[in-house]
Amino acid sequence: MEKDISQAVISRLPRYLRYLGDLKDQGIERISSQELSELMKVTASQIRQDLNNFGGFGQQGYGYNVDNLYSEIGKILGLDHSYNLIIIGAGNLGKALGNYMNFEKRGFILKGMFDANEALHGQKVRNAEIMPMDRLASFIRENNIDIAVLTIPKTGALEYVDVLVENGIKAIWNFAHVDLNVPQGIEVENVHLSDSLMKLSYNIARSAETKAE
Amino acid sequence: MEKDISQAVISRLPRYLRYLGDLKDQGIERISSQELSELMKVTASQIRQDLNNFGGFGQQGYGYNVDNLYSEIGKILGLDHSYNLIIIGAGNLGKALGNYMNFEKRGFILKGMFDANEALHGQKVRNAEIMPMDRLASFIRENNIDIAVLTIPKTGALEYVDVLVENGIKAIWNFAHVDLNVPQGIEVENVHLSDSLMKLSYNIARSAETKAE
DNA sequence: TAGATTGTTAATCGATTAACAATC
DNA sequence: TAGATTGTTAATCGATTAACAATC
Repeated sequence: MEKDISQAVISRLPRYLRYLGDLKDQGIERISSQELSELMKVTASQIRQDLNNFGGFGQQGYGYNVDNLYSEIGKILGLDHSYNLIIIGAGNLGKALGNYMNFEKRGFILKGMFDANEALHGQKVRNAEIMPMDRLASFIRENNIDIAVLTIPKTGALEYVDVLVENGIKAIWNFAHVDLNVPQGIEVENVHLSDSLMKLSYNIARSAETKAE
Repeated sequence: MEKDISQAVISRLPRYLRYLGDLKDQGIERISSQELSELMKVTASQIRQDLNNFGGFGQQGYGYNVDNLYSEIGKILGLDHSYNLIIIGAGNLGKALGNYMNFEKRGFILKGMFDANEALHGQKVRNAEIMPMDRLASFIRENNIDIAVLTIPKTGALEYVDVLVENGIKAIWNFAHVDLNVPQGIEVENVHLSDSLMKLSYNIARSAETKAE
């Protein structure tokens, strides 16, 4: 049994991937943990520790091969295969996410959208049709949907979680401002935008204080 | 000089606020750290430690007064006064955030939006007009803008950061997929949506592994 | 080979949890 | 007063950083 890797480490992987992608685009072939640490403003020690959770990707005296490390981290993050995705809630936020082509590039394929608002039914966001809520259950089963994105208000979110779980969804990307209760084995990633804004608000207030001292 | 409070603690405050708001709505007057801990699935010890960073809001033998604690946490988060805000980038995401009335309730007042796309100029998102980028600098100064929300691609984000800083913005809520370099004293809160999705992807892959074992 | 840099162990630091005296 | 629950100190746990032997 492998040891569990902490979510702190996982949270840093996408950032490594982003910097490595940039280096790749610049045609840079190799990088040492020291160089990367200066670029990313983290310690070289942390980079080496983080990577060694997954195996020895570097070479002593040389550093890391950018291409190789990029692809290894991609694999760790599960970006080497694709996921079918639906968006529940076709408001501005749902449409914004649906239109974001970069997700598709990473293997997150938008299969359909759902909304209670009849006026939206039949409209398309890229290749995905906006459908009524009563088609949700069968659509998930028939299209092997892996991920449901929740961009509806919290009452709606709570209403549909069970439907999602019962029909075999694997993960929920939750933008509703509520904590979801799901059975073990179903992954939930919360994006609580107002929490993030409040954090910013706190830091502004405190930064002002510090100046005043 | 007060000791610095860790961002880990700050990150939990909005969630406390949310639960206390719900309790308030249910008409509940008092709650103990024990009861709240069961509701929120954290330890009672953590709740008491977190709150005591800011002062003794409770009372021995009684617990915490819900109304009072709610308002105290709101104050800590700086929600007792208002911020002027602009959104740079009037695409789907910018519009979604602009239309989100709950931010206004919390004191984040949308004053204007900016976009390079001429077709959008003059359109309104609620009371805020979409303006061309060349009006950005003067608008910030004339309207005492505190927060800029960046919902534009990364090249644009990097292009306009200096303008924001030079004209006295206090904080940036950054949705662009890039790390911003700002002088000390300017707060940045990043919302890297694709990072969040990759984290979900990792957890799905790993959850599948665990099942297979 | 000599120099560079990793992989990994050990030391430190910080955050979380437990325990309990203070006190309402 | 007795019981309940906080505020706070002490203990534990985990994450980060430092150090260095291994090795390319």
